[in-house]
Amino acid sequence: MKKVGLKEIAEHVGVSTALVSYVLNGQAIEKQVNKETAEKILSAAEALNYRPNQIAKSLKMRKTHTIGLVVAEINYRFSTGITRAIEGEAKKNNYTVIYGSSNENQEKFAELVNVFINRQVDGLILVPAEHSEEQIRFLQKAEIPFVLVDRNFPDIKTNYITLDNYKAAYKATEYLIATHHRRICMVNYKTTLFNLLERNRGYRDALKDHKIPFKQKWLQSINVEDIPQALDHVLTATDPCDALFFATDTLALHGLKYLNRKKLNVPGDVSVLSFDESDAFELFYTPITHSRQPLEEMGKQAVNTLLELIDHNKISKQISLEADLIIGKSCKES
Amino acid sequence: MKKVGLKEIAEHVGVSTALVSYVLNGQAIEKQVNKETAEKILSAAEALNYRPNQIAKSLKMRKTHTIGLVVAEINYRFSTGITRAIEGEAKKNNYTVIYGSSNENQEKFAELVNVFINRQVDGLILVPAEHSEEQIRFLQKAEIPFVLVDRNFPDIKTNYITLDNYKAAYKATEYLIATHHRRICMVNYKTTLFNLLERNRGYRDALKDHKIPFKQKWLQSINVEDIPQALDHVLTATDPCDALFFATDTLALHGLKYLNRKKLNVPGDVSVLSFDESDAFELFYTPITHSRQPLEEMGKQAVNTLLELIDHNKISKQISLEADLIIGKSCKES
DNA sequence: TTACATACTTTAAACGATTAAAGCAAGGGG
DNA sequence: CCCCTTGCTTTAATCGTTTAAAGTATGTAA
Repeated sequence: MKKVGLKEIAEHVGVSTALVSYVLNGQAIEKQVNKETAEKILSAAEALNYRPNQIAKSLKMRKTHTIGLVVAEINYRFSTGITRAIEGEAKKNNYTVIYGSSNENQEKFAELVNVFINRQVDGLILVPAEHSEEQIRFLQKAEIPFVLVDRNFPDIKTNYITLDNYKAAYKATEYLIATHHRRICMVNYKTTLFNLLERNRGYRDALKDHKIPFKQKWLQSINVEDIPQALDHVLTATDPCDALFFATDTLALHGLKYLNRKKLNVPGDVSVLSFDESDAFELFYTPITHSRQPLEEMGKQAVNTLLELIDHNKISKQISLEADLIIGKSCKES
Repeated sequence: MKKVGLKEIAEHVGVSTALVSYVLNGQAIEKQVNKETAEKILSAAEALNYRPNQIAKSLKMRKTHTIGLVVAEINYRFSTGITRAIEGEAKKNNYTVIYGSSNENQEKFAELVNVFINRQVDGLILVPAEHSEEQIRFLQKAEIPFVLVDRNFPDIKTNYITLDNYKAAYKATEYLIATHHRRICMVNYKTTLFNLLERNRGYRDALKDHKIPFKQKWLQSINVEDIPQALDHVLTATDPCDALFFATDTLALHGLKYLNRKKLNVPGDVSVLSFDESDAFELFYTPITHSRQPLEEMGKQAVNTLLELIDHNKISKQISLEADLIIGKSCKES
């Protein structure tokens, strides 16, 4: 089956490609194309099973109707959730999403961004990897439309959609305090990422505002493989923690696995609160109380902000969304 | 920052775009370009931060270096696994993957395939939705390179990579029999999909070969929301089943949730065996014995088969891979 | 009869790359 | 002095679209 393009249709009907293009783009009336001719063209296109070559169209129009999305790590629940939301919203607006995962690696992040730019995406939605400030600055200088999601760099002024991490963590901590926990441990990554550090700040401020003196060892800033030592440290002390606040679902997952292994009961032996929900929580014996990010909303806002940026240029949006605290049964309510 | 193309470099150096193109494509020697000129071109490209316009290149070369991937449902573990594998292998070969999910809907499947074709993907990797035979036949007639993964239609001769579902189910059932289970229930979707039906066939043949008379009610062909009734039916009978063989991880997940709700212990009250592993199994109190598909291998084979098809045309490959039975602790070994 | 509007349709130049083919200058052989 | 190489560079067509601008034919008014 040979390719059929405008030319083939034009020959078949006996007109020029221009006319075919007009008709097929719905400009038949505007361009005053003879009705019969228009009909002939339409039915020829149908009969020959014409498929416009989007590549040629993109080249001419300098518009690919494609968004590049870079997430931090495809395995995160956050990533699949936000991807889904973004794809849905993009599709509504007739955009395709091509995406890749940086695996939290700054170089891979830069590489993906470059690949997308070469493919002439109309804009980018990015969950930036740690230390990718330089790449972001480059995008600004190059005037490439982009919006950050989930993470932003406080000292670079960009468009972004994030969670109000401070508030979410504050509220979560407050909930633990209200349910009579007094020795609350926060388990977070050892990181420089602003959004994660904001969670620590929310946690600490909540303690402070409720007059609970903070102990340094309650704030565990670790890598995921160090969960066992960290939990041992805070759970077997003379004054063991009565609640574990995990700053991400991945940390919580590993934490819960460790608790299972140690046969520690949740919430009997220790209360657990998580940020976000992992699929894996579904079969844990107790529903995990967690702070839920509005992924749908984030994705929607991200796409819409980006499209505004692409179409009308030069807008500035910094959006903070609020998390919902979903009450499960993983915190003792005594 | 205005766009820099071949033209800008050419002007900057004072040569024609042809020369620039040659040098930038590593044909400097072949085309006997003056060494100094070549160097000037290269450094100009660097200095101006030249990025080739892949769209223009694709149009000219009639090659996009893009693969279209359609999965059945983004939420399946199988889908994320195979996507990951395919992306990895594609990247190794300098291909980009654009993908979409049909959500098991035949029309959405066809639509996605069309979008990809319009975008001039070089080939397709497809997990076909139920009843999409027509679309597959169309692709064959149009001579568009594609390979099916996971699912194939026995009466259409295509290239495909699947699991040997019959054998996997046979072996799994045999394991249950070997561990002294005699009333084994198979829970599968109500479907016409060949690969899923093969699992039933494997199950039944294993029973037959071990002289266990099959009872109709042991084979539950249902929709996922009917799990509760189905399990009630087979577990509360006068002669309740001693093992549940779930044909997919999704079914198993819902089954386990139901067992949790009913406070039925695994494997104390009933043994459980699953096809594939859901992330959610991680926090179940007992590791689930399951048949594991070699996703990495499938993805790799799919990409390589497709690339052969794209490059050398006209090959025919039907590949069946074997599953591994991963022994957990969800089957009583008495 | 001329002029001009109306109703269509075609021409041809883009978009940014690739690449066969042609062009040009210098040097060597006869 | 003419012709042919060799070494290097440019010209121009092409990929499949879009779209201003120009073209043509017919009808109508002055």
